[in-house]
Amino acid sequence: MSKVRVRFAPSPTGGLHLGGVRTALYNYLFAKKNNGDFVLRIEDTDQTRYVEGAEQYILDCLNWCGIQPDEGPHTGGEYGPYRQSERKNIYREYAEQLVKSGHAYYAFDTPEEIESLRETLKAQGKYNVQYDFQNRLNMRNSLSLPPEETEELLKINFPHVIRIKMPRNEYVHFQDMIRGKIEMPTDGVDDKVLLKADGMPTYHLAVVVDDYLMKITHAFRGEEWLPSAPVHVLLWKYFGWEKHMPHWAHLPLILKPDGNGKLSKRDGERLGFPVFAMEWNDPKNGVVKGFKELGFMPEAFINMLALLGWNDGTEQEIFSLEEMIEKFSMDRVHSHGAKFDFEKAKWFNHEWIKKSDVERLRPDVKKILEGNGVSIDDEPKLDKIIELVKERCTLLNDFWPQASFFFITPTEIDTASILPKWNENKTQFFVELIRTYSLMNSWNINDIEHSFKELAAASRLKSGELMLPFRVMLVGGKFGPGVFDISALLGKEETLKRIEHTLSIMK
RNA sequence: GGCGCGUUGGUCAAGGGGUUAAGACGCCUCCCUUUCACGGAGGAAUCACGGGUUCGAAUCCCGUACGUGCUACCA
Repeated sequence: MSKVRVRFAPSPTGGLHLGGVRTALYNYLFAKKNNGDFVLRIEDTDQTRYVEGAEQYILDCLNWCGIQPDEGPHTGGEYGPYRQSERKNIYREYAEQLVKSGHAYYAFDTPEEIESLRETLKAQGKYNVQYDFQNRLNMRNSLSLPPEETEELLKINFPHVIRIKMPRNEYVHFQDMIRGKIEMPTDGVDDKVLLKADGMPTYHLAVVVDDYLMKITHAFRGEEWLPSAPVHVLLWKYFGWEKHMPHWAHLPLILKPDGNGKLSKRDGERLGFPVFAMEWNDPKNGVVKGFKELGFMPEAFINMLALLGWNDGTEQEIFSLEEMIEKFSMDRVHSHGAKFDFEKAKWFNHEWIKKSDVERLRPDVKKILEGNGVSIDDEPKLDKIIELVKERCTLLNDFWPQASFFFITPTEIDTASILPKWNENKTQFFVELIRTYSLMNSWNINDIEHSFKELAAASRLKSGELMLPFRVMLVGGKFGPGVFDISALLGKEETLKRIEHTLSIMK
């Protein structure tokens, strides 16, 4: 059994969306589970769609997700180059080999001619508007033209493509690791272009040539490739590489939450959630935020993604990368698409924040605070704050609204929520509280709480009724961890300052 | 239109001939907490529909409906 080798082969045409990352992830999990190699191959054969920076961006995303390729354009490896544009010269000979063996042919039709073919067919009311066995002999190609003419056209370098000659009335069988046996009629597929007029291969030629040359053993890709799978299987056969053909698996699609269609790059804005892993700065359309910028932890992001279409059969939902590698298996991947649910995605993140320790969270939280103009000089204090606040944070970015009051004295005090039950006795209590606290020479949770309650009892007030006002004074609103925890961390001076401030505006 | 793939609560899903049809998210009620959150208890599907096969079907078969993908010199 040869070493397992899989590849993730994105086109550098824009941001990497959920489906793309999940495909990469499943490839990675499968490879690592089987001690195999995870190859990154850049499929940049369409120069018209090439987008500057997209390749580096893909790499950054994989890196953020923690699924680095073992081989690829930036990592190197013995099967390079890993960019198809840099492999341009190797495809032509393979395409020509197919022409020689009679499985492909030269086609000289101009785009206009093909367009008119379509029009004609449509006008005739034909349903299958394709370049295929039914009409290829009416077109300009090496099958319909006399050999000399083909020769001549090739000699003068007349623009041409090489098309596969799809067999008529045959069935292609292959095994899909998710769907089992698949049988598809060849008639439904047109004579796909293999080599374009510009000399670049299309996906169809490039995948099989590269998968063969790169010794790929398992080919996992989106379900949208299923209809053209017969082309690929046939190609493996025509090249005589059948025994090396990879095992296929066609991954289910990730669908829009509101039905109709697979999740696309545009849905993010429309529905108010990100579809990209990381912020993508599109040269044309501007900046689009990603899961990372929204405050997702990569651990949660890939965990959520993996569970969208796979589970290990138990009730477990939270998995680390290592656990997923251990538990992953392709036959537990679903054969049907799943609607993306942003609420559930956030739940995964919340779970990860709760289970992460301070060491893991500290750098991220620090960055967020610094991004809001707060510099951290007291790390032990920061750690306590993180511990106190993390279960209230669904996204990492929530650390700011949840903890900012520890660093910045709140300017907006939600007095409206305490005013209705406010009275002179309470004012008196807090005036007394200031005096009591001023005299304390230790400042810890127990003492703060004890003094508070003692004074409340002495004032014949319920301490419960006083805690909300106290909280609002310290925090600015009705949220946050225990009041006494907050006060202890804030320090005596700051606590007194905040009580005084609120008292002054309550007058 | 053709061809392919799919269909268990609003969503993600377990379950693959005999189960009270797991669990999670979200929602609702309650408890805990005189904040928010966490945590805890509880509530709501008869498995798209119609036919078979079978003593027995969510589970097997066939149709229909619906969804979704492909139908480019894009991937």
